[in-house]
Amino acid sequence: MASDEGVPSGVDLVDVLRAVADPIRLRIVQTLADGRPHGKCGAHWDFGVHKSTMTHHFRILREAGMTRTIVTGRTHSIQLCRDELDARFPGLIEALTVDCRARSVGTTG
Amino acid sequence: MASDEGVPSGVDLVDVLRAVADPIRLRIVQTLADGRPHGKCGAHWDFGVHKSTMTHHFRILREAGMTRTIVTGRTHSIQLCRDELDARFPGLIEALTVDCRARSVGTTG
DNA sequence: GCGATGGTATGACGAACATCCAACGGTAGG
DNA sequence: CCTACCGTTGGATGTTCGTCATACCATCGC
Repeated sequence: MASDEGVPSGVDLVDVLRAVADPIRLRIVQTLADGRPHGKCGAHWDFGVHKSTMTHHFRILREAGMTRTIVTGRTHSIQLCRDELDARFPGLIEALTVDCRARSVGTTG
Repeated sequence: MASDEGVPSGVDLVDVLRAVADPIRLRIVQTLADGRPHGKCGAHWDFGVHKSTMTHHFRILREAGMTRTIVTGRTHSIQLCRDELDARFPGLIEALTVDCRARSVGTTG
């Protein structure tokens, strides 16, 4: 491993794809797509799964190089690495979020 | 199985993501991204895996609603449903192929 | 220090997955 | 019809994945 060629590696497309290839994690990424940090205990994460399961999903996202965690006291916030992701895989996050964007448009008004 | 819907409405983003979240299948999709049909026994598919393994991967892609198979005599060709995919998930295929496109650009004059 | 809250680590378990191997079915050619 | 080729099907197997339950650590508030 660790084959840093001229390309800015560290994040593999397959790893990213595998990370978002899950209903819960895809939803997390879509929610995080605004680029702002979100608390891990937020009400958005009401997937009906166990607490440790969420930790697991957050870990997958993090290990895929998609998110970073900000620790503030005893609360953890998670943030999508939009800039890096957009730089490495242009249009990917947008393509992933266009699905939920389409839901917002049309339901309102 | 309701495989004769014809309409890509049954295609789920997570299914598509799960389909491409594999090195071999991602490569297949990238190769098929030109929209043209490719033979299943083509030289492109030299992944060093068993014949039946390729059949398996082709099946995953098809069941995800990403490809269709064209049978001509004893040879099968596979084709990416670009139009339907692009209509349903705008920018997704492009984002998936921008990776290999970047390799082509710059190496060739 | 004690209890409550927020999050992680570990272990277990069933389901899904990728892979191979062997056998089968359909088509082209002699 | 028989042989050769192309691709699929079914079974077997080892691995990865998603989930839960429990235990554990850190911080906040009293």
